Amino acid sequence: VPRNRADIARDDKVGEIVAAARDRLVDGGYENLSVAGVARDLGLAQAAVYWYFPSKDHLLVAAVEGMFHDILAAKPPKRSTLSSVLWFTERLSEIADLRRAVRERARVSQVAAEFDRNMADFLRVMLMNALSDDGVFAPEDVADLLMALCEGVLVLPTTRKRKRELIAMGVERLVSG
Amino acid sequence: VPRNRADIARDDKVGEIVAAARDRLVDGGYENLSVAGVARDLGLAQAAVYWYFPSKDHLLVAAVEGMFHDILAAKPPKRSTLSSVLWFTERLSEIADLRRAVRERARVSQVAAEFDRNMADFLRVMLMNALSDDGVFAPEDVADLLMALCEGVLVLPTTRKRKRELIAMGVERLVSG
DNA sequence: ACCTGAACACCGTTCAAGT
DNA sequence: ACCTGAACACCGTTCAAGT
Repeated sequence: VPRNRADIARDDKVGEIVAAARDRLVDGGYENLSVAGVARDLGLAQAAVYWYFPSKDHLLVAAVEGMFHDILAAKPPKRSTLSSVLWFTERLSEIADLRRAVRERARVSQVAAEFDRNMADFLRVMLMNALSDDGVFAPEDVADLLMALCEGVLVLPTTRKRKRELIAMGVERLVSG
Repeated sequence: VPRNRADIARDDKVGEIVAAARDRLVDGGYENLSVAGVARDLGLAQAAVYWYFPSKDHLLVAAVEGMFHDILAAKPPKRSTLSSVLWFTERLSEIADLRRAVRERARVSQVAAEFDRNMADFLRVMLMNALSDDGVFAPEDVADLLMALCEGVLVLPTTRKRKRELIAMGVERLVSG
């Protein structure tokens, strides 16, 4: 929460940098994100970025965090349980590449590791809420199984149509009355 | 298949380079793999590696391919269907990090993308064979669902014990008579 | 407090030149 | 055929120095 003009100006600058980072992630993914590149885009010296972000990983996390919340801001059209899970999987697939990059960095980076866990926890809560909105009592077991189903299907080398089929079959078998 | 002495010598050299790359992957993962580092380990000039591998991605694929086959060479102890799937998931988790790295590179690299698909196809066949050895008739749907279950559970931020529980419940619900 | 310039220690890849 | 040396164009990070 910014208190004075200095803090507000700082947040603006942080916002600019994160926006530039997001632009680079949107076209080109993680391997297109570089501190040097972001600085270039903003007409800054390379070292200037480090005044606001202590490392490239901190910048990565900030950028992905923004995209993550934007993507999941919309509410599911809650009709059937199946449609909720399909919607959820669709959102998941939009950020799958960036989540993979974050997880890759999590092997080495503290911030990335923590953010990776936070994303997973958040997604789990989202899925459970979607289910309870559908009137489905979802114990933790079912929630975890559905979560695994969504994540796992995304990773398979198949068509989107086939993935939807698998989700449908999985939901039918995993969600008991 | 080597034909003459020159080809054999070449394969030996390729083997040395791949072995050095594997060593680096084993401790440190993908971010510890560098063409420069491998060359240093072998006392070669950096450019020498490029006589055998046209790019870092080709070297990565060769190294991971070796580890992949070594890990999956052992046969499952085939008792129950559940134990087969648990065994399969255990193997999967051993190469999960490297598969993630390969998939990350697949976004840009031709060889990495092709190898990533080959791994997935191979794993799918392995799982189906394990199931049929157990006397379980596994139609493609069940195989894909189990595959997704294994991959998805690996990605969840839980303990190994909990993962095994989820696999057990998933197998019970997904494998119908 | 914010930013620059320059350096450091790395990369992947290419290429002329050697044997 | 195989390898070296050197270059090119990049990195992430640090730090003294400026305002």
